[in-house]
Amino acid sequence: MKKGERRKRELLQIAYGMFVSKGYENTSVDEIIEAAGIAKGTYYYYFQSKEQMLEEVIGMMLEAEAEKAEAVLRADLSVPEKIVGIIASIQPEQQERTIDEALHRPENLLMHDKIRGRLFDLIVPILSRAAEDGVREGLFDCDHIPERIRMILILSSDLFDGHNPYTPAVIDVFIDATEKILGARPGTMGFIRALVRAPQDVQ
Amino acid sequence: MKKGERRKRELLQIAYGMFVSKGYENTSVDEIIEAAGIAKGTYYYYFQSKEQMLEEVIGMMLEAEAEKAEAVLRADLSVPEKIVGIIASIQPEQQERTIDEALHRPENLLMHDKIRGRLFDLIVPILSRAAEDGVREGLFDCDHIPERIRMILILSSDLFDGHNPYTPAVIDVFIDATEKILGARPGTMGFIRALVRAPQDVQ
DNA sequence: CATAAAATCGACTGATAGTCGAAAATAAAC
DNA sequence: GTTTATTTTCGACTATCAGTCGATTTTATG
Repeated sequence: MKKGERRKRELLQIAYGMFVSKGYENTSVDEIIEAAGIAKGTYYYYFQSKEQMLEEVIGMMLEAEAEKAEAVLRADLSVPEKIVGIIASIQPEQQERTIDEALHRPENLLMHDKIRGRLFDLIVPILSRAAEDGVREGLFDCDHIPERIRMILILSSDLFDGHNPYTPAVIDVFIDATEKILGARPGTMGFIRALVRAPQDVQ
Repeated sequence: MKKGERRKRELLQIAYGMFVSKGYENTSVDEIIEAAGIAKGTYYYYFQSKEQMLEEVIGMMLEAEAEKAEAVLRADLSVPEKIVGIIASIQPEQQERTIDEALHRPENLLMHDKIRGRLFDLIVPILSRAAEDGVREGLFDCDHIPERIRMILILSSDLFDGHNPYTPAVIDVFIDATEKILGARPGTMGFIRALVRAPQDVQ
């Protein structure tokens, strides 16, 4: 009963590494089982399909990030600090940067899309709670917080996606849009600049 | 010299129909060549790969829509009418509704993404010119028009995508966001409601 | 020890995109 | 009109892949 769980986790870990380094579409089941040293049948004893395995790999990836984000929400920080912290917590770490690159390769569209959707469902409620604090404090002035947060995430994921390089004008307009969507005073969301510029400076 | 072009067009037409009705990923090269009555080698004489053929099919699809949109831009209409018209011109027609459905199926992510990208590059400049008229008329008040137009398109394509049903609140917030992104007076963009609701009523 | 359940094996299937060298059709040159 | 080049067509073949299945081994249970 326990051995199965361990084996499954081991397979997920191996697949995770391979998906990240070679891409999901470019990693064959045959390669996974070879790396794991198991037979085809064993693989399909644990996973119904390659795609179902991908779902589990993604779930594993997001679990940790969700916890980090919740911790930031509970911490004793100002609203802007919380927002920065939550977004930073879902940003790929240095060591995980290859994931990010991998995700933006065209052959990983499916994986990218799945992660994006699930990350949004995970992060929208958390960010919304931070934004609600902001409304109470008079920092923001708007209704329908989750819908607005979601829009901001949609924009940022598309604009700062890595595959289309963004100009300073795009950042300016994005900050302006963010402030207006949330009903914040001009300049309030300037801290976004730090979040957005950093990743590009690295490479 | 001419015969080749005709054959290629014929193949693109056949593939277009099959991609639309069955989806790109679910249409095999074998099926295409069977429908066309040609051999494998002939297919690869005209196309380097299946994906390269997809690019050409998409190009064919978008050509017509670009012309329609440009015609609307040149027409003698008010700025809001032009915007509605341009967006309507890139909306799938009744007969082409299956394309739209096909595109939103998960197995067609690649095709969806490719079309989206190329449609944006096509439509952003056209819509921007209409929006610039709007600025001149005092309807809108903002800089960096193309960037702002692009953001609005990003939002709409994600929100009203078919696969996640949108609530009235989403529409309200989207309209609000659109007005604020363009610096328009409240109510100015209410006409969006007609564009957004219509497609859903159909089904 | 015997029996049931969980885990592993690997040969096999069916489908796929893409290759290749030969053959046929067409055009150009003489 | 015949020969030579070029374009077009052919289809058998390869390689790769996800997924199946019945047999076999390992582990737990009574």
